[in-house]
Amino acid sequence: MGIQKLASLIKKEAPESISAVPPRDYRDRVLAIDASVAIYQFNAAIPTIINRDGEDLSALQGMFYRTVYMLENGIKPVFVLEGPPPALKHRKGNSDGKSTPGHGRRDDLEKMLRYLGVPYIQATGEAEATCAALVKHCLAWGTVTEDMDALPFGSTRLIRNLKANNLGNVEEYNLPKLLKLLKLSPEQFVELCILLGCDYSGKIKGLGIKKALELMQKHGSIERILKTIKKDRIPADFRYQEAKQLFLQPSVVDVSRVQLNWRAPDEENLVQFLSHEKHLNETKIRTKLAKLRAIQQPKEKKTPKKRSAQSSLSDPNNQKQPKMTDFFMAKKKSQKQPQRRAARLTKSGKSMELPVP
DNA sequence: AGCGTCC
DNA sequence: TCGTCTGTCGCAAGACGCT
DNA sequence: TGCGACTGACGAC
Repeated sequence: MGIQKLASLIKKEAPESISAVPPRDYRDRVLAIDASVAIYQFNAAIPTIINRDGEDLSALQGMFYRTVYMLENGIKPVFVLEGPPPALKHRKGNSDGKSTPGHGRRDDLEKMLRYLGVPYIQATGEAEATCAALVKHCLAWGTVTEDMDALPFGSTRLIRNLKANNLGNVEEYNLPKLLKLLKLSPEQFVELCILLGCDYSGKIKGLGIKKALELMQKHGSIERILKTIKKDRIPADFRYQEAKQLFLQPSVVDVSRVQLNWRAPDEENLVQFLSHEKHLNETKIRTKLAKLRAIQQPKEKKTPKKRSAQSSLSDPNNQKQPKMTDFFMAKKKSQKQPQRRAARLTKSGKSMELPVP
């Protein structure tokens, strides 16, 4: 869901903020993956794969191949798992009670990621918000998602269309560039997104892409725009201030406690889990892993232990880079409690981090 | 590149 | 009158590997 | 299932 109209607005009004990037350009970069959107994508993709135990393997299989594809390209993915949504969120259909889709799958995904040597983070709220926080704090280069919400959450880069099968380029949305082209402040941009229609608030009918942008550029805030609009056009559930807060100060993981580590895949456990337990074809899994190993082997002699970030030099593609100032900052100092927990988890597989309220 | 299969 | 919003319809959607 | 393209409807100027 998210803000559907935002993508078309950008394509029409500020296409220069989108660039086509070959996946290889993300080599050695950390990308934050919104796991829930990806899982949903795989579940929605029709050919449902059912194993002999009646389990739907579409998402697990899809995530496996896509993740390996990223690793083959030298990308360092970190998966962000969705937390509980804000109370204000309008969801359609989904009443409380039963199926939290992907709940049983979540354990499977976590297990696979651990064996793959890929870190993941349990978000405290919307996954997009935590992805954006990682990017803002330079723990990740960009957010990989189809959900445009990552932009109003403040992810400086949003990467769409990153798929294993895709031989073409991905779409990279650059937030600073976008703001400049639209002539909006970050706050105004969030308000624009609310006008376009988000999950947290009702919407004023009759305001679409063109009008919303024009009004925001002219008046500078929703508050002032509302004065120019007849009251009967404003719906009762137009709670733009609350929505704004949810975008500007969302519940996110404490990034200073995040430690990201990547390790070589544990092939035997992967085969045990994916093939013997979940009944995915063993030959295919092994072939894929062997290919990945062949790619990784000659390159990296040692997996870098800490030091998650990126070398941001070079690259004529993105000459425009917001400040890389606060760079290492965050980590290094989290040595207390997370350490113990991280160590424990690392033993069995991968690193991760868990917040405490 | 197109198309059938994945379980 | 023109431009923009909104509703409806149709299709393709994920990835692999063999041909 | 949801999205993009096409169309009709509606409001702004």
